[in-house]
This record gives sequence, C-alpha cells and structure tokens, in this order.
Amino acid sequence: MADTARRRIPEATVARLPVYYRALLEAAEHEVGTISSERLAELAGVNAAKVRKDLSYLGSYGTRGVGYDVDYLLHEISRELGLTRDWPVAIVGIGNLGRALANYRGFGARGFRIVALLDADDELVGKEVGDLEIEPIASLASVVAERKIAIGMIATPAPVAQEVADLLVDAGVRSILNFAPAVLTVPKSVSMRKVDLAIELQILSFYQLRRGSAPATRPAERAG
Amino acid sequence: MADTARRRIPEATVARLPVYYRALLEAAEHEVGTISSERLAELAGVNAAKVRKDLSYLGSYGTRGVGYDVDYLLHEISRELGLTRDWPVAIVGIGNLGRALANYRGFGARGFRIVALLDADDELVGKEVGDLEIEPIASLASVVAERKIAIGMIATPAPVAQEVADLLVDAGVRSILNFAPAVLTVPKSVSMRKVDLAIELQILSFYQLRRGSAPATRPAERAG
DNA sequence: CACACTTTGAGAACGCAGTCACAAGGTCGG
DNA sequence: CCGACCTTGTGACTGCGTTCTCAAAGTGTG
Repeated sequence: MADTARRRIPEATVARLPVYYRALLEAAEHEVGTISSERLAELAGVNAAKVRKDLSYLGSYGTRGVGYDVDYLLHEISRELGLTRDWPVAIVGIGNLGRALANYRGFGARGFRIVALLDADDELVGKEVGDLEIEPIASLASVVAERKIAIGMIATPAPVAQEVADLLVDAGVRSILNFAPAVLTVPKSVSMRKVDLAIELQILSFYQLRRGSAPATRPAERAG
Repeated sequence: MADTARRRIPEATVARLPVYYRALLEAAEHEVGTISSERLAELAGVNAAKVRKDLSYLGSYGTRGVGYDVDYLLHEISRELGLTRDWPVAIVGIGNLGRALANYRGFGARGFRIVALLDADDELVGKEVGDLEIEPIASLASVVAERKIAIGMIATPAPVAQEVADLLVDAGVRSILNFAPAVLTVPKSVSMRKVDLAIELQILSFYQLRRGSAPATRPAERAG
C-alpha cells in the first residue's frame, strides 16, 4: 500500500481521473461493490491497461482476482482531485455564455459553487441571474478576498480577456478557466485551461475534409 | 514547394493551426506583410521551434531571412482547415447551454453556420431562438439531409446524449461536438470532440491542491 | 561581389504517454 | 489445503511530440 511515497501523477492521467470518477458514480448507483479495470475502461471509453496504469499512480487500491472497491476508489479519486473541498467560483463576463454558465447545473454539485458574477457593463450590474446579483468589475479584488474565490471563469469578449485575467491574478486567483477566444498569458504559478468553441469546430472541419485518414475520437486531453 | 506529396499532419499540429490562424488574423489587421516564427509564437503562446515545425508540415511557405507572408499563410491554413467552405451546423438540446451556443457570435463567422435547432421537449418546439425555430427531434434525419448538415453539437442532458449521438450518426453526420457530461461511443468513421466543464474544473482543482508541483498552462490539446 | 546578418527547415536526441505481456497475488470450489 | 482461475500491478517496448541545434538560403550594405 503506497501512501506517502506516491509517484508524481502524469498530466494525461490527471485529465482522465474525472472521467473515471463519473463512471464510478454511475457504477455505484446502478450496481455493486467492486469493478474490474476492464468494466471501468468500458464505462470510461478507454482501454483496460490504461485504467490500471492510471490507478496505480494513486496507489495499490485494487485486489488481484477481484477488482477495485467502487466506494473506496471513489473516495480516493475525489480526495486526489480535491472534490472533498469547497471551491468558490467567480464568473467574469455575464453575456450569453456567462449567463448559461451561471445557470448550468452540470458541475456535479460536488464542490464547485458559483458565488460571484461580475461584468463591466453598468446596465447589467445589479441585475439578478439565478440567485446571484451581478457586481461591477471594480469590486473583483474585494469579492475574491471575502468569498475566498479559488477559480475564475472568463466569459468576456476576446479583446478584454487578458485584462480580466490580469485582474484575477492580481486578486489572488490561481486557477482560471478561459472561454474567450484569445491566447492568455499568466504567471507560471497560475493554472489556466481553455475551452474554445471555434478551435474545436475548426479541428472537426480539418478531419471532415479528410475522411479516411481521420483518427478516431480524440484521446483525453492534457492537463494544465 | 511541396504540393501533393505532403506529409501527414500530426494531431497536435492540427490542434494548433486554429490558434495560428487567429494570431495571423490579428497580425494582418494591425500590422504588416510578413511575420517571423518568433513573433507568431509569441502571439500564439507557444515556442518558435514548434511554430516552424508545425508550419513545415504544410509545406515550405516561409522565406529564410524574412519570415512568413501573413496573407499567404492565412490562405494556406484556412484551406488546410477547410475554412474556405461552408459548414452547416445543427444543435441538439436547446436548454441553457444550447441557447447560449445558438446565440454565440464567436465562431469567427467564417464557415460555421448554425442552421438547425432541435429538442425533444414539445414545449420548446416551435419557439424561436435568434432567427431559427426549434424543431422536433423526429425531424432530425430529414433536416440533416436537406440542409446538408456536417457537424452536430450535442447540448442535451447526459442521460440522452448517447441516444442523440446515435441519431446524428444514423442521419449521416460525421463530426460531433459533445457538451454533455457523458462518455459517448461513435463509429471510427465519425470524428468526435468533447467540451466538458466539470472535467476542466476538476483538473484545475487537482493542481490547485498541489501548488508548487503544478505544471504551467496546458499545451494545446489533441485532435480527433 | 563579398561579407555580415537574419530566419527558416529539418535531422537528431529526448521525454512522455500508450500498449503489451506476464509474474505476483488473491479468490474459490472441491 | 490444493489447484484452477481471475485480475491487478508493473517492467519493457514502441511511437508521438517537443526541443535543440545548425546548415541552408535568403536579405542588405559597402
């Protein structure tokens, strides 16, 4: 039983842990106590060897001849991913997308709570979305400090995205999820990931042109 | 000048081409005729060697001692990505997210046109979003055929996402962008990419727990 | 026209991730 | 308690992607 002397977890593995987590949740609901790497692989859409290697980075949580205890594995993964904690989230930019994100009930409830909506437009400030009131950008720093915001989502137009990122970083936010179609630079101490619709569509377009030489459904993406 | 005997373009490169494209568009607006790999790398948030290697897969479009002709490179990349064509897109599932996607003006105008909105909810069918009317799922096959839909976006709840994917595939759609938090399986002949908010947040959470051992902002994601 | 300077293009080396294959370790029936 | 069976955990191998480095190819100046 590895415990403290745990190896560094590869980025590719980190990116798959949430998928395993979701699959295990489903297994826990419908089914039973233990699950084999093969079955888990099927639910997660990967192959069994990869599942075993990934899980082995967390420690030896399986039992040979039997499989993995679903509840125990769920617990270990959620601890590893920090899902046992509460992560207050702020959304900056409450346009179409920001509003949809604010109303989105798909974060798995677990941990990620949207506690602030901010926008630069005075027309929007004061309006309510869900049960939150939109606040002005100027109050970003104080809001981040008071509500202990860990994660910032940027849903602004591209031209102001870098500016907003800088504000978030200055306010102490160290994890950013960027939805704006722009390349942002942040200090190395800040983690940033991006979700970019236009890029995804263009990649699909590339392979659509070349049917036949198209690779299969993409592998899980990298971590950051 | 390489032409027909062009090498296979690696997935990682394909995923970066849209980023270069966007950076070049910006350069073309503000600036001038040619751009060095170093400058382009800066705008795209990668390093210069990678830019050169990526572009070399498209052919020898640079001039030593000078750099790349911005307009020419834009043209070549857009041709490679299929941005010179028109790609009709259908969105299935017009909830929060679907509506936001329908109204989203960030696809770069270029090529991707949303031409159909579909939902299983009779309450929604017939309503208008933007200038499109929501249609019933039952008409998916005919809509795809008539409007020559190439790309389907799935923005339904997770439990029905696989079902919708199957319908899209049966209707002849060969590129799918999945926003539902679910693992979908499609035939190898179909390209699928996913955008998964919950997973992104959980990855950020992982690294937030481990400040110090955190890798920098993620590399561009893989293609599919 | 020669020489200094710039920048690309690509070969080589390296490192990370994925796959394979199998020994180790555990269950279970008789 | 023994032997057949199952499934994990991991070492070895392979392949892809990134980085390094430098020759080749171009510009421009005196």
